[in-house]
Amino acid sequence: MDGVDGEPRVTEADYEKPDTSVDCVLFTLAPEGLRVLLLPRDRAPHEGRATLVGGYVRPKEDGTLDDTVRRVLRDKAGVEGVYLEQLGTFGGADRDERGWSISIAYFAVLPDALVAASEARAGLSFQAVPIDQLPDLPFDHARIVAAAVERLRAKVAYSTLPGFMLEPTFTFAEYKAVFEKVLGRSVDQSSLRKKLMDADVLEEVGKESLPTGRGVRANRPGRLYRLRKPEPVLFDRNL
Amino acid sequence: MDGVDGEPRVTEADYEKPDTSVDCVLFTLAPEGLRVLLLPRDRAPHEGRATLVGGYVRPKEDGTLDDTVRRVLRDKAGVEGVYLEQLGTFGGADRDERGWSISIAYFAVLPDALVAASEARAGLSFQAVPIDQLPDLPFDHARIVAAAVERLRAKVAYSTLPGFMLEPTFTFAEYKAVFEKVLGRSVDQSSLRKKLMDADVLEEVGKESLPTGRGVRANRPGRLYRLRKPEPVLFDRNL
DNA sequence: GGAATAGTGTCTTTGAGACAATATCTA
DNA sequence: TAGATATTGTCTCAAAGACACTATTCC
Repeated sequence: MDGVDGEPRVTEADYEKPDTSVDCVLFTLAPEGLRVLLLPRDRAPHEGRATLVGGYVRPKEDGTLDDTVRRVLRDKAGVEGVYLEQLGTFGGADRDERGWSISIAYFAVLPDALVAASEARAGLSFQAVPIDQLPDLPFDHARIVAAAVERLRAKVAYSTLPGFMLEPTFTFAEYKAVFEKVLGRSVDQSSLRKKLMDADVLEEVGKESLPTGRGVRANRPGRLYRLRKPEPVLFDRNL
Repeated sequence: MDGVDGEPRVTEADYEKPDTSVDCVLFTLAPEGLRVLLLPRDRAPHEGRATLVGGYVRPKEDGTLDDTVRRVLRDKAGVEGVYLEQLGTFGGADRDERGWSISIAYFAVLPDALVAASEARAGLSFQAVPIDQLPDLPFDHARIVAAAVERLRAKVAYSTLPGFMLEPTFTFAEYKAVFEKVLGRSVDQSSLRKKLMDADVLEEVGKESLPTGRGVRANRPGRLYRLRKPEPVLFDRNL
């Protein structure tokens, strides 16, 4: 609660506020699979080690927690306009060697083009690590990443989240590819199509086609679609 | 992240830590439906008004955030041994008139017997309010309750959470009743049975039966079951 | 035996998954 | 036109929902 506090009145000495920060797991898709984007820490402790993008809450600058995350992503990683979701909050005495701390964890998904754009904007480059080859992360960041991967996998299967990892317009084949890369198993395109069409979550975009082809020869291009909603739509079944 | 912080070095003056507390939505089932348990605030602001159970994080006493919630529930509401789940974190400048604050919200489900036991333990009595007749709650507690109700409803449909709102042993009829009261629609007992049995989440308890009967006349008693796992088991479909 | 609820079986419907068949596009 | 995909259609299977039927229990 807020301000309710009972019994032996807590004095300032007893009540030291914990440090409060936000951390964000940035996901992106490489041709080989899901990756997490890391940045080197710019100060002690663990200076130079790869970590999640994060920063302290600044009450004087941020109106809400969401503002905090967006500010941190923008200022430290050049990331803007991505799908962002609160993951959970981790707090305790042992997660940071400097003392009791709280981290409100988020995750975001970045279409490929935004990775490059962000790097350019912030004048830095990410370390894009496959999720099964994560380095030893400082603090409890490994746990946060694990929770984020779990959430992402679940949500890819029962929502239109895959659409947020793609360019604004995409083909079924691309959507299917996201699905398969994240879930690590193949999906029948027919089922996927039926599901998405029945749910009426996609909008055919113009009559334009996509060049297509993977190099040797060009093939029939797929239709382009766009998500109708700017937020993921949830299904009540799992695929 | 934790300690990473960039650019124009933030001075102590710029960086005022937000107040950090936990708030918990306590759910219980009355014969008429889902209720939330509220307590009167014991201090300003909003002294005397019904609110969620909550309290500040005490770094010197609590090892983790979970410890904080359990301590607060125990000390302020006499609640122990219930299923507890983190709901989300709400933070911003406007949610509490005293200034920037963060609330890590949880929800818990209480079997009926635990409501009375808790009240006795803490020497108080809850205000048990039907979720569609909530009073005007202080701060952003209405929003927190709304999020909790949404989560609870979703989870009742795809997990064994209903079992945690019942006594340690229960009949199918009782499980079904939880389902129906929370979801507000009727369910076919046959489907529910098949689902729970196939998932193998229940354990038949002894050969004991339950008295049964609702007053006028006694009927065939149902078998008693117990949940196998101390945590909710999730299904991949919705019912 | 009769009332009332518990527990089981069957049929229907819906949707996922597999896979076959057809449609299109470009070099 | 050939090669490579895209898109559509069909069949099978699994599970939910509806509902009928049987089993128990207590009065």
